[in-house]
Amino acid sequence: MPELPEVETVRRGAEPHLCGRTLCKVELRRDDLRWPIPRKLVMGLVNRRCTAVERRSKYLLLRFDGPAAPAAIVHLGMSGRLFIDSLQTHDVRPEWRLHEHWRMDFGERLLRLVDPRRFGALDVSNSDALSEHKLLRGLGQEPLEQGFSGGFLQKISRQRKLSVKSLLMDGRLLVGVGNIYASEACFRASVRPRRSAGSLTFAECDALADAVRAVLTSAIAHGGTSFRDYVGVHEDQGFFARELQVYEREGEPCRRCNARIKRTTDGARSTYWCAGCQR
DNA sequence: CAACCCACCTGACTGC
DNA sequence: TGCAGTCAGGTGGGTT
Repeated sequence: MPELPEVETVRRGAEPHLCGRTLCKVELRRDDLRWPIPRKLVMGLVNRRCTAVERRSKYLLLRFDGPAAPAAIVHLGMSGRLFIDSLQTHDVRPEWRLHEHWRMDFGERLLRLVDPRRFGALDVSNSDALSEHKLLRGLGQEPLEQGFSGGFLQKISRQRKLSVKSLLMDGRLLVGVGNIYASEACFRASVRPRRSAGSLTFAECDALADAVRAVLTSAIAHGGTSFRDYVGVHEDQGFFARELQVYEREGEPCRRCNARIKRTTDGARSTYWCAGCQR
């Protein structure tokens, strides 16, 4: 799935198409993705104008005007993709794709969700309850906003025995960093991903914060990482895959020290790192 | 609490 | 060609 850079890429792609347009029809082909979809609340968005497309962590928030200013909360899970078709209001709508689960019709734009594995989510919340929504409440620091720094990482890592990679991926502490970018950030900071978080020096925390910011910023600038099934809203590819230093490069030479990249697994998830230049 | 581990689901790929 | 096994970008919930 999309990690922060992919979701942000989708957000930037969707915003100019949806903002200011009125939702004229919603179709749900099933009543649940990872969780039940509140059909009546979703239908309640019809005839309202989209006022903003925002992102919090890996969630997209489609804001609407009108009473209580509701927002659709969209998560893409592991395999979710959003597409936007441009068409005329009177045009016949396209056939449903395989694994297309819902679409929001904005007249001249059609927003479609395709998610084969159905780990994604769709919910609706009023704006004054949004920050306390079950899925959003308790989310950690945004890595590209004020407050993220070496000092922050230092603070959350003290006395912690979990691995540095697990720390970076714990959404209650820090959001947006998933399995790809956690490995990539550790590589950039020259820190072994399996080190205990509590063992990080202040200098390493600083380097790691810089690395997280840099890798996410660069990935956004490249339109995200797409290999396998992720693409942006217009099926345009992201080009960060070729910038990856360790992810899915097991056995290949490190671009910094030429040692072979290693892969280890924690649970069912792979971690990639270089024993030659990460300490 | 903290730190694991698993399930949820489909599809792509590998090796026999 | 077919089939079984493995793995994939997330994350809430259960167990230790």
